[in-house]
Amino acid sequence: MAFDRMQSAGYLTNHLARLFIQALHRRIKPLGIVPGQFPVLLELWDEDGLTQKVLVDRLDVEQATMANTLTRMERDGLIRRTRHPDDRRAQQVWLTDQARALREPAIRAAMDQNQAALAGLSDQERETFIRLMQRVMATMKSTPV
Amino acid sequence: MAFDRMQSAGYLTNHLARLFIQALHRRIKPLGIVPGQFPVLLELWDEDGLTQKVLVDRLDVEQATMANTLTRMERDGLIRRTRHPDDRRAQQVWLTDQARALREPAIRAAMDQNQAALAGLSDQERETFIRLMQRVMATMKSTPV
DNA sequence: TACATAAACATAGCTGGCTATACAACAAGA
DNA sequence: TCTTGTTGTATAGCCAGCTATGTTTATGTA
Repeated sequence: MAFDRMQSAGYLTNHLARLFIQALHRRIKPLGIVPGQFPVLLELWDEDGLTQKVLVDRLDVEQATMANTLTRMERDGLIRRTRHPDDRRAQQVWLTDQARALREPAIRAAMDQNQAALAGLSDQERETFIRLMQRVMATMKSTPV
Repeated sequence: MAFDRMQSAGYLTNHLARLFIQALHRRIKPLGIVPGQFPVLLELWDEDGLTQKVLVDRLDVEQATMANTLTRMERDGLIRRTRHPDDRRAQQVWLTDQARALREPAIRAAMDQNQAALAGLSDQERETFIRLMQRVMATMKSTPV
């Protein structure tokens, strides 16, 4: 039974993800942020004061992962956390001025990285690539196991 | 400046990789192996007794990552390590009988998972998807920074 | 109202990436 | 031969994902 890594969607996806993360890491390091914080920042730049629960739901990571990421972001001065006024179990997450100021350069870095990665593809191919990934993702999320 | 995660190649790739790893993890857990061990096993099933250095070169992970993975694999009874006869710095990595026996079911699990993930695509689309990933990977590896 | 269940978050401990650094063995020259 | 640089591994420490479990607060029902 033959199995060629380079023909395996799973292997290629994983390898690609590592390359993306490394490249993004280099680009945003000067801003004082790391790749795992990026999706959280994107959500909060769009709508500040979300709860941890909402972030977990929107970003599709486990609650424990989010809790740890938020702890590091607070340590790094990117967010503050306050008790939710209507539910003392919950917390609201607020960006600091420092984090708000990073929006433009951080998004530019991510866009530049996407651009660089897809530089070898035509516009048509880029769109195909994105759509295929979206469809595979939908399949994997909908499949029960 | 708008940035839509679901249109970002980097975000989609990372998210897809997580879904693949989780799904593969569930499938191979009964075999007593975990996703990070899979590429190492693939190489050794094909050619036993490789050195750590060769594994690092072929699988494109950092040496420290490989060293830790091999330590866990030895702990789990999947490999043994011996000193290389011609170079006492180097080590050769050998599969145990247990690991050799996992070849068929493990490869079947990975193939089944790829199949399931791509179930929503036509044959043509699957091939396109794989080729596009290979090309993006080549671009990212060749780019100096 | 009391109690059981559910929900929001934190924490412990694991895998698997990474960088940086240390160390021992090898190789090549002076 | 000695010295110096290189190579192969190991280790420390970080980030970011995961499962499992604990704790506190809400909620719903007998």
